[in-house]
Amino acid sequence: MKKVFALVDCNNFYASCEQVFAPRLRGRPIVVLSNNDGCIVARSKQARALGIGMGVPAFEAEDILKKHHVEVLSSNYALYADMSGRVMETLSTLTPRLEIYSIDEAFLDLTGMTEDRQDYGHTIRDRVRKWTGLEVSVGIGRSKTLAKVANKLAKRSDKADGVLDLTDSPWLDRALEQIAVEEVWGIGHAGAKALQGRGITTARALRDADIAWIRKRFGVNGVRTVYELRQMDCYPIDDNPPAKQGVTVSRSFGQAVEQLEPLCQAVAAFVTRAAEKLREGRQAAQHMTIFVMTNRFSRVGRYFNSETIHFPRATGDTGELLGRAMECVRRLFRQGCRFKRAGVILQGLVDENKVQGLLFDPVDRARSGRLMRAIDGINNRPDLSIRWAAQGLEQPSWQSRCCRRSKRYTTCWSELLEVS
DNA sequence: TCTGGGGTCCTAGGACCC
DNA sequence: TCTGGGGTCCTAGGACCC
Repeated sequence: MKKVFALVDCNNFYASCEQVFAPRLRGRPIVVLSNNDGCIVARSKQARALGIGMGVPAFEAEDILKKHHVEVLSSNYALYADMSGRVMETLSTLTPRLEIYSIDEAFLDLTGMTEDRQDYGHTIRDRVRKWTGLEVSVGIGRSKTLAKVANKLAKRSDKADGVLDLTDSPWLDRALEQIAVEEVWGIGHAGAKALQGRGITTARALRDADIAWIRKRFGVNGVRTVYELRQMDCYPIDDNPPAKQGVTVSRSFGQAVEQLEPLCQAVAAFVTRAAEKLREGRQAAQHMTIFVMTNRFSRVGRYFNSETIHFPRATGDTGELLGRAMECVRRLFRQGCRFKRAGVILQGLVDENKVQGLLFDPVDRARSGRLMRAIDGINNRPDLSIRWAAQGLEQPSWQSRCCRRSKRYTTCWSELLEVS
């Protein structure tokens, strides 16, 4: 049977989450900044209309933000993650096969559906709006790539009213002509340049491109993208995502760090968080990479270094990871460097119940497992938390900037929305 | 002065094996 | 002077996604 895919995507997701809980922000130009208040990562419709770019450093946009009294917010991932969960839960009531593709997007398998697809798209929109307060757009097509195309056009056209079905549509050629080649899912900056050099500037031209040349220049993924534009689905719905291959935690510092002590504390905080994420996925890691770096945009005094530890037995024990991580930081530290960022990468992840044991293991693994469960249990309670001494006790000097963050309305009892 | 963070997959090349 | 063929595994780097 020929497949049908829908892509449901939240409009201006981070900005919209903020507007749901702050009515005074609705209808206004607002932007949300990345971690450390660095770049603009989300814009409301009104901010977009002012010509404020995506991914632009906040300091570069300062003039335009001030001039138009744009509301500027730090990112609030606790809020966005919770709102994302609500959207996905809502969608799961509308389809048996749902692939959560990103924080604000999901693919739905509509193959074999007898209902009118356009109507169904509106049902999705109405229910998500009613249950979460968020607006979504729905694009429908014979492949994921075409569902993406349809979704883009659904957002762009007022007439579509947020839903566009390109399945067997007589307008498909016209639709593909309206999508620039760099907007096609899977075509990045480098690929777009090469295609444009060959005169391929629209999705339609890409669909009709010579497949042998595509194979040579872009490999198998390029071929898949072209086939998908030709209505042959190459990427199935994956509603049972495979286990993670790696866990990364890294942050830019609010202020440069020049001493060993705060650098150790920062890395300790990142390792602690990474280990928590690891255990949330019931996994253990075989390798750990610690990296430290100075400002990557600075011309002078640049330094990047990293070190990788291989564990003889995969571990998810925060204490064990921390001990080795602190040794790394001491070796990586350089006097006189202004560190701006550091992080940890855990790789070689395995199911925590299928870890290859050691014949002579110096660590009591059962005891370590009980300790981690106890710590995680305590930290999952809203009123309690315990931390590792390596993270330090004082307010950290390296903490990322986020002075304009809204409240965690949906995940923190002390920050509930107040109505007067 | 100020410039995010977390992922996945593919490919080429080297090391090593018989 | 001549110097095979086929395979696996690992890693680094690039490209892409949101």
